[in-house]
Amino acid sequence: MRPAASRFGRWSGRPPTRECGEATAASRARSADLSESRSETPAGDGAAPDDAAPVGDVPSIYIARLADHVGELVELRGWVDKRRSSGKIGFLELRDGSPDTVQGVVSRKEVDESSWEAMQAATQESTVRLVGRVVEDARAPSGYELHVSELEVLQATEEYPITPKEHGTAFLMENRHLWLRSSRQRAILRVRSAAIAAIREFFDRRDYVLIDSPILTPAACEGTSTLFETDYFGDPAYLSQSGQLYLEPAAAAFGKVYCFGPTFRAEKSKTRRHLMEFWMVEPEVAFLEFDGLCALAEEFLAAVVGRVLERCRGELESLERDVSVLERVQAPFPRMRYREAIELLQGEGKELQFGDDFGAEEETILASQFDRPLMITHYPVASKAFYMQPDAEDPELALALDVIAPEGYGEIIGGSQRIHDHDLLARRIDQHELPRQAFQWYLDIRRYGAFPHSGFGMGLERFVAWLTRSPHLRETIPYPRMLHKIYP
RNA sequence: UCCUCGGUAGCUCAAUGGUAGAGCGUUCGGCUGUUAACCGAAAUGUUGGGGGUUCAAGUCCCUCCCGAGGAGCCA
Repeated sequence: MRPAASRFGRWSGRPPTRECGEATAASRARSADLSESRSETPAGDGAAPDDAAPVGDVPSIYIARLADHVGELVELRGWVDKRRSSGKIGFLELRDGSPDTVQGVVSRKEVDESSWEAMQAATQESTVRLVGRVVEDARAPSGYELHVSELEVLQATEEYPITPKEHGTAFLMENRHLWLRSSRQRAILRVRSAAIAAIREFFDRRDYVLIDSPILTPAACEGTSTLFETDYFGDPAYLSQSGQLYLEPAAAAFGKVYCFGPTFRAEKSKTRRHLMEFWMVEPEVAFLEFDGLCALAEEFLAAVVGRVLERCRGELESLERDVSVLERVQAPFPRMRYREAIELLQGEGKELQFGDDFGAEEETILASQFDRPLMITHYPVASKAFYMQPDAEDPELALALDVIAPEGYGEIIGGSQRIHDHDLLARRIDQHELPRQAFQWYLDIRRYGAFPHSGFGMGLERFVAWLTRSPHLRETIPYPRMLHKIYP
C-alpha cells in the first residue's frame, strides 16, 4: 500500500495526450467521455467504446475487446488473477472484469529492468497496468495473449487470503467481499444479472408496469411468516415478505403490473434453500384467471431461461452446467393436481394424507418424474394463504399453483387466483384471525370495481441456483443474509 | 427451536491417552511456454473458551461459544 499510493495519481489522472494539436472533433468528444466510458461494464454487447481512451498512442481497452486489436499495442489494467514464473519468462493472468481473463507473457529479454522487477512484485490480486501486443495463440484458453512490453504494479497485494487451493465455505463466507473475484462466483453472479435483465425484459415487452412495493410495512402481509420487526417512529413496522398485496390495487390502475425487489423472512431456517433476504419478482394481472395464470408462468419460465441460455453460454459452460436440462424448458410443462401428487407419493411409499404439505424430499420425488418444471395445482384451501380463490367445482380446493424446478431445487414459483368477492375475502380474513382494520385498504379493491385477478411470485435466488446448479443459495446473491450471519 | 457432524499453522487437513505434522500460501534461491506450473530451503501453533479425570489430554468427561448440514417453515 505504501509506494503505490503515489502511483494512483498517474493511474487515474492520466491526461489523454492526443487532446491538443491535431485532435479531431470526434476524438475530443471521446476524450471528454473518458471517465464515463472507463467505468462502464466491460462485458457489453460491443456497444461501449471502451477502447476510445487513448494513452499516448496506446489505447486502453478491456480484455473483452482484445479480438478487435490483434497485432496492436494496447494497455490493460486490472488484477493479477494468477501468476506463474520461470527464470526468464513470466506468465501473469490478468482479470479486469471481463468474462475472460488474459495471460500476459513477460519475457525478460523483451522488457526493461523495472518491468521485470514489477513481474516479481506482482503477487496475486495486485493491481497492475500492462502494455503489450495482442497476439492470437492457440495455447491460450481464450485464444489471445498479451506479449507484454511494459508492466507496472499499481498496488502490490500482500498475502491475499483466498489462494488457488481449496477453502471451506465458512472461510469463504467470511471473505465474501473477496470471494466475489473468483471465477465461479463471477460466472454465477453474471447469470444472476442476466436473469434479472431477462425477467424485466419479459414483463416490459408485454407492457407490464413496474410497481415498487414498500419494504416497510405496517402489518404482516399474509399473517404466516415470521417477520423482521423494526421501530417506525415508535410504532412497530415490518420488513416486507411479499409485494403482492400492494400490487393488487395497482392492477386496478394499470392492468398488468409487477414488482421486483428484496423480500425478508425472519424464519429461523438454516438450509441450502433459504436466505433471510432474497429477491422476488411478482406479476399481478387484472382479469387473468387461473388457466391464464398457469400459461403465464409457463411462458415466463421458458422465455427467461431461453434468454439466459442465449446470453450466458460461456458462464454456464465454465460452471460445467448441463445446459440440455435448461434447453428442455419449453411449454407445455407437466401439470398435476395436488390430489394426484399425493397419490403418486403414496405410491412411492410416503405416508402422506390429503392436506399434508410436501417437504423438500417429496418435492424432489415429484420433480424427478419429469424432465422439465412441474406445475402442481388445486391445493387444499386450508394449506394455502387466505386470499386464494376457491375452485368453483370444489370449494375445498384453492386455485393455487406451485412450480417445482427439476434436480431438487424445489419450489421456484408460487401463485394463485385471488379472491375478488368482498364478503368471502372478509370472512377469510376473520377466519385467519387477521386484523380486519389493517386490511381495510386491501378489501377496498373488492368494493370499488372488483375484478378477477391472478399473480405469482418467483424467488430469484432459487431460480438462479437451479440455472447454475449451485449447491447453496448463498452463492447466487452477492451478499447473502443467513441465519445469524450478516457479515460482510 | 430441535437433530446430526465439526472447530489443530493464514488456508485445507493429518496425528492408538505418551516429542505438534503435511500440502498450499508467505519469504529466499533455481528454472525461457507455464495453465491450481515445477524443484530446493526457511519461518509460521494459547490444538475455539472455561472447568474436570489422569503420572500424562489435540485425543476422555462437563459446559459455553462458533461453524456446517438437515427438520420444521417457506421462495
